[in-house]
Amino acid sequence: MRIATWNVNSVKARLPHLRGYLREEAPDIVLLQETKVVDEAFPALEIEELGYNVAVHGQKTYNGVAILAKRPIEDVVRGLDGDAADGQARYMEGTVGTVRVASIYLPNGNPVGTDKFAYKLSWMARLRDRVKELLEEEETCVLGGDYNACPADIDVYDPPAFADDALCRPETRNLFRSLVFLGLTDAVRAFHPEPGVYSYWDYQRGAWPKDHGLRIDHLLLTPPAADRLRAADVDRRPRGREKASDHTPVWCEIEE
DNA sequence: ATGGTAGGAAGCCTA
Repeated sequence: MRIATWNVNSVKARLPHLRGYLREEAPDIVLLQETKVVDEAFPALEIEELGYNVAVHGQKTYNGVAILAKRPIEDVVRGLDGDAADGQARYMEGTVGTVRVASIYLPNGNPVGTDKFAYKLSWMARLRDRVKELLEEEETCVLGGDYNACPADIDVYDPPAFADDALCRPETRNLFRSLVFLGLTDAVRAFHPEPGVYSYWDYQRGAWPKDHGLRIDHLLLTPPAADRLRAADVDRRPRGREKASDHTPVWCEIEE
């Protein structure tokens, strides 16, 4: 089965592109981020008519995640434990067949030195706590999303320019590494160790035509899922279209 | 050249 993750930067603005992607690529599961819509206003019918089930966790204006799947989505959990006061819609889980998936929109954290950066780091620690539980349960789990973290300099078109950015700071990379070192496999990295495998290009300064990208969208797999991993890659095509999201889909193939 | 663009909201914030 193929599982994709895509930060669509508004599901309403991207609905024609999203529908085209579902029709042409037809992944079994799609994890969405930055849907930017309350649950009641999510365009569920337009997606269901293409043969997908829909589970959503949204809010007004900002954030918002969703899971789309051809098969039923069961045992949906919304939100991340560890901070009862956190009202931002950035995390959800669901089970599709034998695979538990999570759709993750990790805080950006810029500018560094503000409460936004502190929120990012504490959010990453909460995610790590949740991943520990999933590993202890020996779940076949695919954690996909916009991690707002470049794991290494090879994931950045201009490392010196991003040295002090929240996406590349040592604190961010240390927490990302501590997450992966629990025993997760970075699916795209496993198949593409080379530099320049980007998933995001800024709207500004002609970043896309100049290939000034970052790799910040990831699929992290628990060992039972990694055992079944057969392929993974970035699909650059959607980023090149008119009215594109600034992110492009990342996918992996898991043996049934 | 401390800029630039996109989206949603509402006359700015987030990215």
